[in-house]
Amino acid sequence: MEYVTELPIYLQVIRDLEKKIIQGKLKPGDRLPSGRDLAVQYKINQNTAARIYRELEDMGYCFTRRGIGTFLAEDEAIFRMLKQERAGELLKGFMEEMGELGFTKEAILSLVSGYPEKKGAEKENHI
Amino acid sequence: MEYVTELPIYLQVIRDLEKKIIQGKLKPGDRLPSGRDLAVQYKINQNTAARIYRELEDMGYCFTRRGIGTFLAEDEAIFRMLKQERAGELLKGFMEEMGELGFTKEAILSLVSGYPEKKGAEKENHI
Amino acid sequence: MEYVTELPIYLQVIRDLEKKIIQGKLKPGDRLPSGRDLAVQYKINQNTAARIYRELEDMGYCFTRRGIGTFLAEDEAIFRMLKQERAGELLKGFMEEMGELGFTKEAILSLVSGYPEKKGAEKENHI
Amino acid sequence: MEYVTELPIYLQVIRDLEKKIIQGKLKPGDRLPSGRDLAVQYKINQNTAARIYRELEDMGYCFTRRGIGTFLAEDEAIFRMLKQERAGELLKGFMEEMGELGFTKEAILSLVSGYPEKKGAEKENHI
DNA sequence: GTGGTCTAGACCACA
DNA sequence: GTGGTCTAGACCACT
Repeated sequence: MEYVTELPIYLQVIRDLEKKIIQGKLKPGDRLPSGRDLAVQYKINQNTAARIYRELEDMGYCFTRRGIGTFLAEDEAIFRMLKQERAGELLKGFMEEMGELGFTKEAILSLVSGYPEKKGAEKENHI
Repeated sequence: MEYVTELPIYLQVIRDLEKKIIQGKLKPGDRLPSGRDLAVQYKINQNTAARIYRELEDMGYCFTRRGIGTFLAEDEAIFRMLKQERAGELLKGFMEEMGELGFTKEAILSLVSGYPEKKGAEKENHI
Repeated sequence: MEYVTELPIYLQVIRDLEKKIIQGKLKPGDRLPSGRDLAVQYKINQNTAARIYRELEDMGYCFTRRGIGTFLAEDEAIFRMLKQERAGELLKGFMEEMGELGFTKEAILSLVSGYPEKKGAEKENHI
Repeated sequence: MEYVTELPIYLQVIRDLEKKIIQGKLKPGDRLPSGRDLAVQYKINQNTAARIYRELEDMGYCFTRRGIGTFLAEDEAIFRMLKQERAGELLKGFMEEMGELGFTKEAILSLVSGYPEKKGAEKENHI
């Protein structure tokens, strides 16, 4: 067995920002909070905030203008990919763990189809 | 956002033992490894091993006979419940996270039904 | 006119390491100094050393094994590319500046061909 | 390794003025901009501008007439020397760095001769 | 104000 | 020992 270790904070924040992008709370071209603001929002250090934006930039999700700010990339396509990736990871993890518990695909389908629909879903603008 | 913190080791081991029960690798009435052996298997401290059996006992999953050993409960019903609980947790987590990503139940059903069936599943004796 | 600004230390060190690779002082698969050692050698902070290795890793020039060390990539091809890139930059910079001074290609060729050959070149094992 | 430090601004401006002289944009005997104008053009402090002219004067490249202005020296010979010096520095730096990368003089000649000729060179009146 | 770099020092996980 | 993360605080360049 492998012990699960804690995800580094900077990755957790990245995950959270990615989710906001997918949910449409952050849109292509939007200005992201300044490093200082991000540090305050997430109660992290400014250096950690800087690393987060550096990593996001390396992934092509945002770009930076010195003295101005950091902005989400304009290309919506890469955010659609992001959504597919996240969904794929969730699906794979779920199917494998259910399989380990002895559930067949049919059984899983049955469980999913019996799961209560999220009612009164807050209207959001997902990508 | 809430930061995810590491699960304590004793809980991770309990999860693993529960999975083995559900998978039928451990059967009702089976003798569990001694505290000393469990500590070795999972590379944990003997005190942690003792705590694990104490917790499992509190949940009614096993009982201890001094000088003899620790044994899985005979009542298969509570292990079936266990399976349902674990499956329920997985299902809930999956559906909620997919929902947050903007997937409807129909979309999820479609993804699940398109997921490749685990072929050549090792023959196991799940409860 | 644009004022030339100081290259960040971490980039200067990266340049130096790249040069050592091209010169064959560091070979594919070699273990690089530990972060602590690099910090001492270059009189920089450990965090800066870590960043240097992180950047080199992002560029595919090395890989890291936690608790073990950082190693140069095995693929010699990417180091050959590195040499070509560095040479291309130098060439471009030189030709353009000479051009700005009013030298034609013929004049430059004449100057280069009149430049004294490096005598007694220390035998090195360049890629 | 030695860390490269930023060139002082006044030296950078001097380099730029020298380049303009070599390029013939400034000719022997020409009146140079007033200290005030130079400060504006290069976005520098007037004191820095004054220092620049003082240094240029020390090198014999210009002379100052109180109340009239600063003028480039009449003697074209010293500007020819300037051009040779600059070219020599560039050449030396280039040859040495290419040598460090493992390029022989032949290889360098081949690269230089393969470098695309600057086409449609703006007609300039280099010394 | 913005982002970018650097340091000093701490703690953790892995081996 | 190794690398990985995080913090606190500083200074710089750009606008």
